[in-house]
Amino acid sequence: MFREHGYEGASLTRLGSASGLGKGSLYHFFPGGKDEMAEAVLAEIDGWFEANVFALLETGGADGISAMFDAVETYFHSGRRVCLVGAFALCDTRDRFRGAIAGYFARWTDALEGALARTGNADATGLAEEIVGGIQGALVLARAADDPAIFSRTLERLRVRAQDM
Amino acid sequence: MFREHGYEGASLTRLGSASGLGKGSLYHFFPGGKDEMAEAVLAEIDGWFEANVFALLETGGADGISAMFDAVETYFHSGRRVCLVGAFALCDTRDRFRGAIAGYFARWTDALEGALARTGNADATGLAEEIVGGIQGALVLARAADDPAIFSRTLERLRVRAQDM
DNA sequence: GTCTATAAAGCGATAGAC
DNA sequence: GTCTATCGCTTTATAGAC
Repeated sequence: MFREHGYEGASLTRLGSASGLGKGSLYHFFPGGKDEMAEAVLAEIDGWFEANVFALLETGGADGISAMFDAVETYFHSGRRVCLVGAFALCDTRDRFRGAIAGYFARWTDALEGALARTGNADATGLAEEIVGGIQGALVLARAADDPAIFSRTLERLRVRAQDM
Repeated sequence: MFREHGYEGASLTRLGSASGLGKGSLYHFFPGGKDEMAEAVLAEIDGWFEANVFALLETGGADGISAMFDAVETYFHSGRRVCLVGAFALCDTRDRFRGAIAGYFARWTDALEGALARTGNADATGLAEEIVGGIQGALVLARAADDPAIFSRTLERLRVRAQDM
């Protein structure tokens, strides 16, 4: 719901019917209300990327980078799914979850930079920034044009670039 | 207001106090309500880019591309300002302004593709997509990290890439 | 642990005085 | 053309029965 409708658009009514729980139950599990629910979602996303992307990037080199592109293609449903963290970053929801949002992208670029450096890339810092940014931008364009192919094309282009040195 | 707070966050109270007008006056100028106000903002943005970016891209070659990067750096306040169209594209506001949002990015990539082709670039289509997407992604990262330098760095990188063939 | 009822505030939009 | 008052609805959040 947060990904589809944004923080403000994900009303308690929507969250309730989507989860099959009443407001009372939602507040029982999340006494902090919507804020705590979104925080939990961000933590869950961070956990997924930690396990399926960042960890692989940190231990591996070219194989970790290749695994990252596979995971990203899967996670974002080949461009049909938006990045919740990126969407939150663009509106004033960012100020509410500043730490989680900044941390997610910092962790991603840092881990990728390390992997690129290990493959002997000359400008690992710049390339990592370019790849993570390129993925986010491709999600914007794919959704704006309602054309997932933009995302897949961009991913392939970035994949090749990560192999150059 | 729409750029800072998103469509839902830009309440009539906020729009009123920011413009110095009461609700009555706002509805006098925009009988269609918030929807019409946001549509006007999108049209105004489109007009600005038409005059300051797309037109230059369409008539010029390398000089038009260079002018585009200058204009983009200025317009987005070197990464401190978010792209309203991109932000709208990521949440369910997209469905409300589908045409304007899709048109903006289509117009941008098409005009850039033409300019790149005229400079003799071999893959003008792919590079145009990469540059426009790269700009959008850089805005996401810059705002997530609260570090405008990410945007300026990316712009310089893309500027160089536009000159290669 | 789940529900309904309800509070208090904010929302978009309208009506009508001036 | 601008304002205030107000409608009807939705919002988050809480209270309390079960």
